[in-house]
Amino acid sequence: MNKRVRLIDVAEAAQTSIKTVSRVLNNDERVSDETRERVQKKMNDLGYQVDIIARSLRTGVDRVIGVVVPKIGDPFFAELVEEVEAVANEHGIGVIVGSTHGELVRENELVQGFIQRRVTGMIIAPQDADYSFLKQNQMPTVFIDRAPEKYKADVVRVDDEYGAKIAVEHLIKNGHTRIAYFADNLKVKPTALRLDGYKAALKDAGIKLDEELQFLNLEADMNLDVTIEKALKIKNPPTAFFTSKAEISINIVSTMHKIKRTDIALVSFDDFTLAASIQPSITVIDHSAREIGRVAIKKLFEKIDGGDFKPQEHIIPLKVVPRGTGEIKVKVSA
Amino acid sequence: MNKRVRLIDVAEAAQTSIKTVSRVLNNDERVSDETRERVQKKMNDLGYQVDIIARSLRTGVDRVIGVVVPKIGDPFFAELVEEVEAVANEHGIGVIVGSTHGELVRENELVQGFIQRRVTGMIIAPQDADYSFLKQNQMPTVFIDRAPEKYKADVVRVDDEYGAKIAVEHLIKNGHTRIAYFADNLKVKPTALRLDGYKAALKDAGIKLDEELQFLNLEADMNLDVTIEKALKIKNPPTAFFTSKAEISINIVSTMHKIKRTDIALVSFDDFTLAASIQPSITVIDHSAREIGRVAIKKLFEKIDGGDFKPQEHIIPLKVVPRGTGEIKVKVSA
DNA sequence: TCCCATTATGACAACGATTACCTACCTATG
DNA sequence: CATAGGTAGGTAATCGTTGTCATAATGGGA
Repeated sequence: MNKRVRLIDVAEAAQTSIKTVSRVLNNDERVSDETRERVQKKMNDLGYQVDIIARSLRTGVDRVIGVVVPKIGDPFFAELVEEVEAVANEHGIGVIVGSTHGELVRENELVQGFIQRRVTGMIIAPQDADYSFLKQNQMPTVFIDRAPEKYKADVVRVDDEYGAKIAVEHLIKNGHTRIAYFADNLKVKPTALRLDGYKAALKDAGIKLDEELQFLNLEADMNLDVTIEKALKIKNPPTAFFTSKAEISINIVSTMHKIKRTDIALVSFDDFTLAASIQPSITVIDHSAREIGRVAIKKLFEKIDGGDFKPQEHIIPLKVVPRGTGEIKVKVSA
Repeated sequence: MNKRVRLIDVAEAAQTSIKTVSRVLNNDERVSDETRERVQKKMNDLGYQVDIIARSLRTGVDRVIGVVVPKIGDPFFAELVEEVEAVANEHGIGVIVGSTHGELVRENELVQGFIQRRVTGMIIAPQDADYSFLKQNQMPTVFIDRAPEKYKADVVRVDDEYGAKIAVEHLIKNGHTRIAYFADNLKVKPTALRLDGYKAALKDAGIKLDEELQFLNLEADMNLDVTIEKALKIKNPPTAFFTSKAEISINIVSTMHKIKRTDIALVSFDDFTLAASIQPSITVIDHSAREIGRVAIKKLFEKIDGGDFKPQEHIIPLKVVPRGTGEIKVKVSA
């Protein structure tokens, strides 16, 4: 294929040195207007393009930030990445993404790979708690969603326990006392915290905890028909559902519509497309991916060009977005 | 910060040459087991990690593929990227993404940036038609969604016209003759093709085209209340809607639920979450992001390691996924 | 015994940019 | 007139790895 045009090629053409061309490229003052113009013309003529890799090697950093998420196809993380990318772009920095799919090995590989690449910084939604392999201050890093253990770092997250608590309180306020909780994998810290919030709300209201109402460790893509059927068949059945995340909520909405049980109140931890539009519409705890992304990338840039700050935790405030399913046993017709 | 461990550091520790260490690193046969073991031990002890940038400079390629999409936050592209990433990952290759947000300048910057970075390959969903700036065969590239003009390249896309045609035919088969079309920006090629398909289906069925039923160049995030109201108020109102893409469909579903008009049939070009679950559920033309992604990355790797094939067009087959709203004026209760 | 082939290893250049340092040259000032 | 200081530009080292080519040691066959 066509050979690359290098600085030296431009230098020869412009009858000057490689260094002067480099100066022009980097907008160094120390070049006379005349020379600058001549060099620039030649650059255009030859179609010169910097070699980013060579530059990165010399300068010691690759102008890219590495983002690690469980699943880029998940709209939550996709939006988060979009926000990160938008801000990074303003700084002339690219974004390289990797999905762990919940595999710890993969997560480690990704992070190691970013280090090997000398990325400018990292944003990580960790599954794995143990980040002790990362040397403190080795690389500007911001964690999202949950903090790693054994490593001091900036974290941007929502207050999961509080969010779950106000969600359940919302239901209690609307007269519900039999509230079932549908959660994904409890090994994931935020999910565990949400369960705590659920319990706390019930306890505060003096409602006795009923293990029969807790459906834990569900898979997001699992068929919940049987689970839900079971839930609705217990002696004193629930009048409201609380779900730990969007995928589960969607799954449940789907099933409920199928079995024509739209009389159950539902509050979802995440918001999701159409949650507001469907009948009955779903009350959610607003959990903005974009805001988390925005704060995370902002913090990351502070670390990158501001030097080292001491690690902080940033809690994104949560609130209930009430939407019609708060009230008890309202039969809504579509 | 801590100095990086280099090949030469390992070489010194293992009392051998830098080249031998490099051989061990790259699993070169030409190293005695004894030496290999000694070197490997030192690598571990010192915590050696390759410098990917230096390697890329030397080898001439960065083991990363560049993906350009209009909007990574769009679930369609997010899923596509997830699929691409999964396959790339198997090859030990990373994914760097950029969103154009419909800006041609940004699109060009992204592509140029990837070239400057010597990426292994590119997957591009182009907005801009003119890719003449790319030298033929300069870089393994696969286009998705639409072909660029002035550049011969592999393209993976769906047959937009055909998809729209079968969508409308589905409605016609179910007795509809007044079918409104809601479309996004017609300057985008696929959208224009879908309009062609809509027209073709009506023509084939001998139904006269009515401009009053065409609502074109809508913005995805626009409030469609007024538009829909207008649509339903014309003298001979539509009994069915056909939409050009998921965002618009979602928007419409939202409005229809709000105004309690669930008697209108709706067929959507894209599938979307909950399309199957809501009442009435929405018939869609299946347009799998994942499949497009999978085919695109597969083709890309064929180009990368297979050498140069002549550019081909890959059309992903489309089909109607019928879901309850085909029949005319069925009032569905939730 | 000698020579060629094979194996294990090493020295050195190259990839394309930036950085540290050096050299002219010109001007201003005592 | 001599010297200091500023300006424009150049030379060579460097970043960490891999490719080319050379070399030493070993073994087998003639």
